[in-house]
Order: sequence, then structure tokens, then C-alpha cells
Amino acid sequence: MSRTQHPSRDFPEYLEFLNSQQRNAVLHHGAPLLILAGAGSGKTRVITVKIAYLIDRLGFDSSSILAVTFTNKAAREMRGRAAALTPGAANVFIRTFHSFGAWLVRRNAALLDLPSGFTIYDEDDQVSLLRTLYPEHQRGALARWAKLISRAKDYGLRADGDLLQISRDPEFRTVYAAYQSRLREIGNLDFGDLILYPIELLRDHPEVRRRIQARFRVVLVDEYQDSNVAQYELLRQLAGEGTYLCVVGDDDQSIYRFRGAEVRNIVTFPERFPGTEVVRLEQNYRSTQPILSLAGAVVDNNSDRLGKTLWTERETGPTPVLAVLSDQDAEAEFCARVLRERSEVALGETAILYRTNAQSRLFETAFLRDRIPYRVIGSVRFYDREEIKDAVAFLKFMANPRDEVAFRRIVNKPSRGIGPAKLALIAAVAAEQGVPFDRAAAETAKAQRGKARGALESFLDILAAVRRSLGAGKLTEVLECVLERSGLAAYHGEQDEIAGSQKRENLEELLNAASLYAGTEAGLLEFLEMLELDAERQAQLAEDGAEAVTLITMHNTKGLEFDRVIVTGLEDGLFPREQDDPAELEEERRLFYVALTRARTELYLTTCRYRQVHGRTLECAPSRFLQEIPETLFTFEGEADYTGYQGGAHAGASRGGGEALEFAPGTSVYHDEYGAGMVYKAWRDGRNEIVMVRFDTGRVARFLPRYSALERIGAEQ
DNA sequence: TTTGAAGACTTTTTT
DNA sequence: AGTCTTCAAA
Repeated sequence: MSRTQHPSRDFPEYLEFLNSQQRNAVLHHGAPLLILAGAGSGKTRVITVKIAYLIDRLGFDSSSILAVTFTNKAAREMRGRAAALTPGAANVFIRTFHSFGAWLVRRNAALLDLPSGFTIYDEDDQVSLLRTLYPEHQRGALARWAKLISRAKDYGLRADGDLLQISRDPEFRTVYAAYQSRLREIGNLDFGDLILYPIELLRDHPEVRRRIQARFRVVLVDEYQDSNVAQYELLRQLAGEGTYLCVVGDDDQSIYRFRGAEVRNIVTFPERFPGTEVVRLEQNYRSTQPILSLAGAVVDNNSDRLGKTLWTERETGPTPVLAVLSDQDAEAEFCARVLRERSEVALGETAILYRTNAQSRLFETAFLRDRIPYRVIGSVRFYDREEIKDAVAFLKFMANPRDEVAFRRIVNKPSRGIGPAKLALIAAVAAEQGVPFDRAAAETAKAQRGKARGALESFLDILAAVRRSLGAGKLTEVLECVLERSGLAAYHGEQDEIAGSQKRENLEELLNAASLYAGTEAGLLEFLEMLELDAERQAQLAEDGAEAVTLITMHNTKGLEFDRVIVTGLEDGLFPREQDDPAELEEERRLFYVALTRARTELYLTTCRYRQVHGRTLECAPSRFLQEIPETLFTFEGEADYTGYQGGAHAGASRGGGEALEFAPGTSVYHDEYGAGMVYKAWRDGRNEIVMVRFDTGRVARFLPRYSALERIGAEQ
């Protein structure tokens, strides 16, 4: 309202705080727009202001705007910030690709011949489903199939598609087809289906496509560099003649290749959408020049990029620090010391970054000991916890009694005497008669007598009780009924006492979450979808509400920023992981770039000489990424000097590809059969380390330590 | 059918 | 190190 009091000024005041490129991006409309937004260039601000501008100035109805984000967290933030600019933004449809897909499929389930009560299978469930099809295969193989299927779907491929680009195994098509038809029978969707079904829906049903295109006249996509081929195709279907399409992204920050993200999507956007205008945002508002220079030096080593040069008006700040440390304990100690002694940056403004979730452990231990409050982002998804999955499986079964995976999970947990034998009977009945599993269980019970019958009937009683509790009140009551009647509450309570875990507490949390939903079928589905799609990672606060340092994977930091960032574990083999695939290496380098550009003012990098991996101590070479940075760009701290870091101490280890060798020449070893000996030659062949050992007996042998019982002796730790 | 114990196997990142 | 699997015994 204050804006309309200045009719002389045609611009809303929020435009004044934008630089000229940002303003161009906001004011643009008509042809498709690609915004190349460098790290820290005010991307979210541009999108939110653009949303406000579309509504306030260009007269778009807020419900005609669809904004697609990469994570639910980003969606929430965008919604909040847009609403702060203009109240109308509250109705903008802001979703992740997947939750948008779920919405679309749910509303058109009948057209797709799917039950509207479908639930969504995560990776675990996919493997379980495959196991029902191929019980003789072992878990690892099934997990591999599941991954390939997901990957195929990332590329928009069904089982009849061109699968050669995914896998050359001729069996893959069979497995994929069997998996998909089973999934269809059950009536559930996996993550990939949440994109594929919408594509098919819009492609095959022109009337739906017209309706959707008429509804969403503006489509904004954030983090476009991480979209995959299927998501691009969905976007194609969404963009009609008059749709205003605007995508935002940064090719340098594409870090989800493993999930099918295609940088090509952003690179080729202008060709695929003719008439596209490109706006570059290159002014960085976040970091100091030394940080930007360092990040730039890293990403410069990538060849596959559009090229961008970030600059900043921020005054210069402290030079980034590289700490070379002896091992991971020293690393944790180093971080603790920085937090304690350099307290000019608040704890809440500090983040410790690592490549893998497992690395958080040592930091947690050290911080617990030193009473440094911390929060871990994302190590175990709340939804992935055993007890949560148990409870949720029950709810999923209520929503879809054909859900075999859920059924198998709940039917005998805690043990009530329904083992594999009974289960096979039930599954056979369900398959033969095409009935849901509760019916099949009831049929099976009739044919049983004595104990077995009692077991089945008690399970059916539980189902009946839960079903009765559905329909009124809050979902909390339904869930309470599930936990009590099933015995899961008592079971996990016992587990807590045995293992000192906090499963009951987590279940309480689930009950809390359920209180926001109605105890009806619809409420149940909403709740499940939230759990399945909103990967809201559980934040563990050391002390409630207290300011805490953040422990987080590099991937998870996307979109975040901190005054002080410590990037840890910069060792070859850990980060970057493997070096065989050059594209993979570039991906890791981009990840490093993302990590570095999270820092506003202070940046620390740490690398260890030794690191324990699955109980074994490995000698590590510093990350090759560090070698790519001119040494003038950082200062050194820690126990080792630069000479040591440069590789003098690692010369022996760098032979044959540069990756650290666990058994360098000179290492004393022990073998169960041959006794003690010494490595006289070692090299690396692909991912295998090969060592030649001369034993004290005089015998010479060649080993792949990866597969043989060769132990180091004499070495500390 | 369940439970316990020994043994094998595996390791990124996430919607 | 931890999980998952397999095998044997009650």
C-alpha cells in the first residue's frame, strides 16, 4: 500500500535494492529467460522479487505462478521471502519437482489408472519390492538394480526405452519390466514415477495439458543445473504457447550428476527454448575477495563450463587457512580449537563441512567432550529410522492394503509367530486371487488351526482396531492406536533399554508431527506424502535453542551461507573419491566450489595425513584439489609444514595414480598363512591396490589387500 | 519359528 | 565399524 502512495514512482521500492543485472532479470518477461546466477549473487532475492513483481506490476494472479525448487527447505524459504514482499505471494504454487508431480498424479490418478491412495516408495522400499520378485538374489545385487532403475527413470526411460545408455546388462530390461509391473499392481509410485507419470499424463491427455497450461502461466525453476532429463521433459510439457518460462541456475554448482542431473539442461536451454534471453548475475554479495579467488582457482580447472567471473565489492578479509593435520582426531581437535579460541564468529554462524555423513562422528565426539553445542544436519533422515519406518509402514498399509512391502514389514514385527512359511502362503493367496493382503491374510487364517490361526487372527485384530480408529479426530490418535495395538511401542521401548537408543522418543516426535493432520483417509495420505517427500532432515540440537555449530555434508549446504566455514577431510580418495571418471572428478570439483563459496568471511581447509576408514588406518595424500590452488591464496597452520604437504612424505604413495596406498613399500605386514613379511613393491591398478610381499620365510607373493587377510604390523594405530 | 552367534560384506552425495 | 546374512540350536 505504501507503494501506491508514490504514483510518481513507477517502481516498487524493492526494486531499488537490486543491481542492474538483477533488475533486468526481474523486469524481463515474455520470451523464456535463463538466469545464470553465480554463487552468492542474490539469486533467491531475484526470484522472490520477480514473483512479487509479476503479481504486483504485471497483473499475474498469484495462483497462476508455479515455482519449482530443488528441496522443500528451499521451497519454504522462497515462500516466506516472497510473502514478505507482497502478501499475494502466499498463494503461489511453490513445490519441488517431486511434490508437484505427486500433486498432479494424485488429482489425475484415475486417468493414469492408479489408485488415489497410492504411497511413495523410497530406495529401501524399491529394494524390498525387488526382493519379493527375486528372493534368491542378495541384497547388494538388488540394490544395484534399484539404482539402475532409478537412473533410467531420471532419464525419462521406461522399461521399453533405450536402456543401453543405463546398463549393458541384457537382464536389466527384464528386471526393470518386472519391477514396474509389480509396482503397478501394488499401485504405488517411486520417486522416478513422480516425474514420469506427469510427463505421460500431460503428453497423452491434451485436455489435462491444456488445463494445466492455462492454470500455470508462469513457470519458474530454481537450481536448474540439477534438473535431470525427465524433469526437463516435464518442463517441456508444462510450457505451452503463452507460458512464461524462467529458469535459474549455475553450471558451476551442478552436484547431482549421480542422481541423473544433466548440466546439459542448463547449457542447452537457449537452443531448446528459442528466443531465450540470458541474464548473468556475477556480482557476489556474500564472500570476501580472498575466498572468491580461492574458489575461482578451484573451479577454473574444470573444462566443461560456461565460464563466469564473480566479483565482489566486499572489502578484503582474512586469507583462507589450510591446516595440515596428522589424523582425524587432530582434525576434530583443530576445529574445536578454532571454535573455542577464535570466538569473533558466533557458533551459529559456523559450519563444518565434510564429504560423507560418516565423518560427522568424530566431530560429535570431540564437541560433546568439549561441550561445544552442535547440530548435525541430515546424517540419518528421520524417516529412514527403523522405528519410524515401522510405524509408517503400518500407516502405508492402511492407505494401500495392496502394498506388499509395507505388509511384510508390519506383519511380524514384533514377532507374533508369522514367519516366512505363513508369509509365503499369504502372498500366494494374494497373487492368485488378486486380493489385498489383509484379505489374503484372512483367507489364509481360515485354513489354519491352533497357534498359527491365532497368530494371524491377532494380526487381523490389530488391523481392524486401527481401521476403526480412522475417520474422526486427529491422526495422532490413529497412530497411537497403531503403536499400542501392534506392540511396536513396547518393542521399541525394550530396544531402547537394551541399546540405549531413543526410539521411543522418535516415535513421540512422529506422534507430534501427526497432530497437524486429520485422522481421516485424506489426512493420512497428506501425512505420508509429507514424510516421504519432505526430506526435512532432523536437526539435533545439543542444547535446546542454544546457538550451535552446524555439521553438514557439502551437498546439503547448497543454498546456505555462514560467516565461517571449515571444509574438512581434503584427502585424495575421500575427496575427491575416485579418479577414474574425469566427469566425476569435475563434479567433485564443483562440489568443492559449492563448499568454498558458502563462506562469507572466514574459510578453513583441513587435510589429514592419516585417516581411519572402516577401522584401518590409511596414509593419505592431500586432495589433488589443494594442489590446484596457488599457495599464495592460503596460509598454513597445523602440524606439518608445506614441504611435507607438497608430497615429500608421500612420494612413495603417489606412484601409480596418486592415490594413497595402504601398503606402501617398506610396510611390515602379517599374513595368516605365510606369516610376517615386508612389502617391497606396491602399485595401484584401477581401484585395486596390488602389493608384492617378501615373507620372512623367503617366500614372495602378490596380494590384493582388498581381498586378502593381509595386515599391517608395527604401525601405530 | 525364533533366537543367538559367527561370518561375510560394504562403504558418497539425496528428491 | 557396523550391517546384513547365514547357520545352528532350542
